[in-house]
Amino acid sequence: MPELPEVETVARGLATQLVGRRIQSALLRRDGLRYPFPTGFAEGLVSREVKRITRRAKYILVALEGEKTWITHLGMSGKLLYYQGKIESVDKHEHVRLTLDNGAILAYIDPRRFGAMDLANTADLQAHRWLSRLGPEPLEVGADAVWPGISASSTPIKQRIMDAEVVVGVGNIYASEALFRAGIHPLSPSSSLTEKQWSILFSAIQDVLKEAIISGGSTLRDYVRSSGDVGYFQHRFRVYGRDSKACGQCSTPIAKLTQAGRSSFYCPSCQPKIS
DNA sequence: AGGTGCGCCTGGAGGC
DNA sequence: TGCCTCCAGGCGCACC
Repeated sequence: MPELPEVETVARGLATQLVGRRIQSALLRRDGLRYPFPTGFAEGLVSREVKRITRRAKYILVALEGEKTWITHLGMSGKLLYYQGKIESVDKHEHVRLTLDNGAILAYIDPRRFGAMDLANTADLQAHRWLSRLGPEPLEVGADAVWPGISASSTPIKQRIMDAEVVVGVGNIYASEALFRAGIHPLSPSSSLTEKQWSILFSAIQDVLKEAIISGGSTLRDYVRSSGDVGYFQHRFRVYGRDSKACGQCSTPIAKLTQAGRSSFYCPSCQPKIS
């Protein structure tokens, strides 16, 4: 389940594998993923050289020659796998396959098809419908840049830090982990945090994301890097998926609650409820 | 207008 | 063993 660290890891891997390569062919095995592929998608990729690969929020941006950018979101189970040499059998969930000018293959595999792809003009990228409303990157700004969005809403803080219009890249796992580190209950109204508390929480978000990137992300079920390697940060989870297990700080059993349809994990003792 | 909840998908886990 | 239900969750959208 790719969040910022997983997408960053995939983008970095792809950059070493693809930059300077030319796409020779593009095979689409279906009409689209979460959304239909754009008209002329395959033709727009073919024969272009990959110039650079970056990440914005959870989107992978592949800048191609000819001022086009291939945008990919991995959704929840999407994988971009780079292969040197032949693949004997094709995964039944492989939906897109590119061949490169060095004979390598880049395959997009996504069992749930929550992923998405588009091809946009690089010059118009900021105005793209997927990107135009995104908030700041958590590793590129300070807490003060996000503070207005935190103080202005009474929505529970966990939902607030997962809102991509407030700050991008924080999904369910890292939201729970950061709140634990900051000692803040996930149901606390966003506007109830003091600026000092927000500063502590924002630092925790940054720390968790940075540590996860160093670990190559978290592999639960589906996530792997473009090389096929797994990530290791899941071994460092302090609350996520640890309900009823002892808190590492105080031994109180980790609790689980459903918030906006998603599981939140927290320590009732280290993250006291706001009264 | 801000906040909530559902639907999109499949596979794995757990209950009976 | 097999069938059923639940859960995973990023994101857009319908709805209150």
